[in-house]
Amino acid sequence: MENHAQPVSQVIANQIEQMVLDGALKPAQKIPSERQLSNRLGVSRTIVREALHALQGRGVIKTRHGQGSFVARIVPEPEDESPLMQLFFSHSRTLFDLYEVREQLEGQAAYLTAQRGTEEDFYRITQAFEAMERADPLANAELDHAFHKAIVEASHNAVLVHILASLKKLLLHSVHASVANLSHRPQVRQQIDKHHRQIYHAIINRQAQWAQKAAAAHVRHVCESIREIEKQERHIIREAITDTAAG
Amino acid sequence: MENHAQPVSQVIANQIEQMVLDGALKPAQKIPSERQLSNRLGVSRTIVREALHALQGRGVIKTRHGQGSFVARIVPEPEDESPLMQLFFSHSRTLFDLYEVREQLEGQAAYLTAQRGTEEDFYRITQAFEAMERADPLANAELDHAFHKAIVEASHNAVLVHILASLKKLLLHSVHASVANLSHRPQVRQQIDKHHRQIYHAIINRQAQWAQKAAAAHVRHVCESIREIEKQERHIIREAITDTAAG
DNA sequence: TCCCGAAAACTGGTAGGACCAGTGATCGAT
DNA sequence: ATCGATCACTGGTCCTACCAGTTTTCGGGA
Repeated sequence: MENHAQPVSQVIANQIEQMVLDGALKPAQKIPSERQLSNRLGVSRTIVREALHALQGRGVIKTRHGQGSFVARIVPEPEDESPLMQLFFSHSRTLFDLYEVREQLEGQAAYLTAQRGTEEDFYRITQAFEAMERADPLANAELDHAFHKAIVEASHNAVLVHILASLKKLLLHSVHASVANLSHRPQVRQQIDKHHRQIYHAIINRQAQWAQKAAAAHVRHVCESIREIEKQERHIIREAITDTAAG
Repeated sequence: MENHAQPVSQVIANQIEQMVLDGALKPAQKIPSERQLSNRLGVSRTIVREALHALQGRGVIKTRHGQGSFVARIVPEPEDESPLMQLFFSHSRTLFDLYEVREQLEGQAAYLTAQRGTEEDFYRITQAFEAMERADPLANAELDHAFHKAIVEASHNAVLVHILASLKKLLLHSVHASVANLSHRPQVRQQIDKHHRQIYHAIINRQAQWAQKAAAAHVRHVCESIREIEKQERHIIREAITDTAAG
């Protein structure tokens, strides 16, 4: 006995929206193509498209021609090289502000994960962690991201997941934060690895307080390292200029 | 030379929404049928339907099978905040996730303010605090708002200010009723006032850790009070229903 | 004449096929 | 190994047909 009280397209839209709210669909994640959904759900592509348009109207998803549909970000799309972004990051001050906020939220994510993470969550985190440990030498930034992402997503707080995803995207867009630079400095890299191990073990041992502190300390350390590097660069530039002036 | 930068369905949706905002289409007014629009606009009915679904998602129109589509929204609504954020606020399940994040951020704001607040900042905070204390009886939500705002802005972290401003703005719109209710419960109100005093004194004495804990505890308390009220309301409703059934 | 009920003429909802238009990966030639 | 064309994806648009509600119409019976 199918209740045709509301159209199928609305049912589908609500279902998908619920999945986003529950965190089953992560921010910026690609959702199946219209034709795939059409097949799996046993409805026409027309209906799927109408559902997706409704979600688009609600701001839940973002559709790009030729690419697919993606879960929307909680902060409005940065718009490539928008003047706002330029302004935002022209002052490295706001970059550090971002890091300050991130420090707090990463800490909380670690705390919550240590508290409520399931065995499945821990399995995923362990995999990410071990992959990172194995590939240590070149220190792929991807793996670093994956590790933190696994932790955040295990916090079971959809809002936290969305906000941190947005923050990270903002940080990536910033020209300053070339994390690549960090990895090339041995002592910094070593400290980062140590932090990662601390965070990991605190979480799987469900030591929430510890996990929080370790995660916060980690972000703070990264931020301060960047600050340090910037200072050094400024110094080098100044020296170069004075050299030129002297010569 | 039509730029196909954005899909036709979106163009149509925006056009119709604009007409509603301009007042060309009045609330509850019936808009032309899909087939009529299809003919007049020179596009397929499919496209018209997709546009209408988008508008439906935005809450601009309401469609009834066999009757047509009607303008729904009376309030133009600026829509300046992240739509996804609004969604998180509208579902009570994720509302608590939101509070969890806010707890952390308010805590950090208090911490930073206690640490780096200037005398001017403290003056503003003091004014807000004393105004709130004086006007205690009716417990105006505005003053509460102003007090927290003063603290956050004194944190000297632009990102934090921005995020918390967005959160609070949405909070005012969503659980406005609940907040009003909170003030009317003596013991809750008393606890809130106590928290405010703790936060205030910790900040002006530059006890950052304390300020952080007090602010976080404050938000957590508010959140749990709302949770409690919701539970009570559910209980009342259930009783009413069983009463009806019994009668 | 008036009233009722069936039919017709609307309304939106669903289906499936065909094709266009971007995007990205694949693979072949250089 | 590099570059470029091709191909297999993605969403965007159109069409045609049909189903399912709602309203109007209109004809036959009282």
